[in-house]
Amino acid sequence: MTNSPVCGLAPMHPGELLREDVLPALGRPKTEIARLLGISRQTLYDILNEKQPITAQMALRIGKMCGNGPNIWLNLQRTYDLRMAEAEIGDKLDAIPLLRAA
Amino acid sequence: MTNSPVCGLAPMHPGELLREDVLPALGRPKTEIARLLGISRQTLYDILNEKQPITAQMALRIGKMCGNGPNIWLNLQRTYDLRMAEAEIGDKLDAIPLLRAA
DNA sequence: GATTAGTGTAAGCTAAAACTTGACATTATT
DNA sequence: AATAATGTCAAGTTTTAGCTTACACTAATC
Repeated sequence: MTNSPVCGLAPMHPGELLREDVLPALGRPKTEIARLLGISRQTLYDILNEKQPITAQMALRIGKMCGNGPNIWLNLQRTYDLRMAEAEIGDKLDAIPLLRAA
Repeated sequence: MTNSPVCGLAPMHPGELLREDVLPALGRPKTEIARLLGISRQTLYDILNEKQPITAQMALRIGKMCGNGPNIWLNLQRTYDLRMAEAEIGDKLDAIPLLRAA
């Protein structure tokens, strides 16, 4: 499975994983986490509140700090993005035809 | 393998695949392709010239048109983004410590 | 051979996104 | 009591994704 969300149903924003599981496990003040990640405290909170996405840069940072690399975070973000994009342009998608090679 | 770039070495921008292989195989005028995708002609050219990324929305559109879904395109884009991000903040990454669970 | 359709690029615009700084009130720690 | 952490708000900056319009050129087509 290329893309395995932790829970099979509604795709989780990566901020949720960070907020609910990862940061608690690390047991350090969020202020310190932000400083160590090299990002602003506000940005960290925005991610935790699911208002900002995990970009490639963020994934590298968090992945480094947690030791599991960027991909888990980017996978979560991807399924989340796809879900959102589909909700936004789903109708326009229907209008796009399937083209066969000439 | 979660992320298999078509060529193992330098990661390819998805625009390259589209320009070199996919569009030629379809054998249709680019103007028509853009119209069918529901995007501006300029945006298509920007993607083909590797100046714009494949977003989730774009991946859905192109994936629909080609019949292989969004993931191939997002995979390519991801490896490309990671490569770029690493080049940009690689040094700052070194400063981020690995935190062990408490 | 004139007109229509496609190619490729450039310029400039808009709207949103991805951050930042700074401030504030509240709650823990020490 | 003083210091540090929490959580949120407001406002600013810079970059990005995508658009429109325009131009010069080449290919099809009537």
